[in-house]
Amino acid sequence: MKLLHSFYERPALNVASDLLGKVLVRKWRGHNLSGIIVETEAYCGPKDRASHAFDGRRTRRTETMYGMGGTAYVYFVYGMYNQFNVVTNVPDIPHAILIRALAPFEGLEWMRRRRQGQPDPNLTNGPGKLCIALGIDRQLDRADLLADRVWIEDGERIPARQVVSGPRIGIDYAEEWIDKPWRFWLKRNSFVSRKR
DNA sequence: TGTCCGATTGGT
DNA sequence: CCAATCGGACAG
Repeated sequence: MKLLHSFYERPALNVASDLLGKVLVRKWRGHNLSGIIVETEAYCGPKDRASHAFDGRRTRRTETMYGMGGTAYVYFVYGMYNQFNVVTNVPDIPHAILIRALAPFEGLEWMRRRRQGQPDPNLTNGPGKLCIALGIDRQLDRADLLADRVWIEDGERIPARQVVSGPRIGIDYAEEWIDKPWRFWLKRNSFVSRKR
């Protein structure tokens, strides 16, 4: 069953760990491509230097984050990769969660094809890679996660002892926010993007 | 309009 | 360690 808007309408820090074990589903050419979420990062609004919405920045790109909790925020970086995020909290509070890694679930053959020859362990073990595997790009920016292009479903319950946290990746510019332990992952899961 | 740089990845 | 590669953000 799809997660409801009420699930998303909370601070990103709370939602980020709750997303572990849930299933991200992309409807692509009539097939379901999906994976179990095993790694996330919370981006916590205007005070968070690592966030695109730091200091209240509100531009064409970041406007998505000011929308309703339960919409997709998809942006393009490094000239070649898309990043899939979930908007959380209520309108005008720009919280978001970056989905960093999945364990492939449905549509494995399509994912292999989309990732052209990459070994299975590398299909979805990074935020750029999972977007390629699932066919996620900026056309999905602002997509409603209760509609039928992309959504998140309930998965198996994850015991709290399996959840680990640590600093976020790739935000060396974020000064005192660099060390906040706002990255969450499943202990010993082989699809997590980096060891630690 | 010009410049700088990135919530990454894959290869050296 | 480093290049790829181009859109976003911001200065002028």
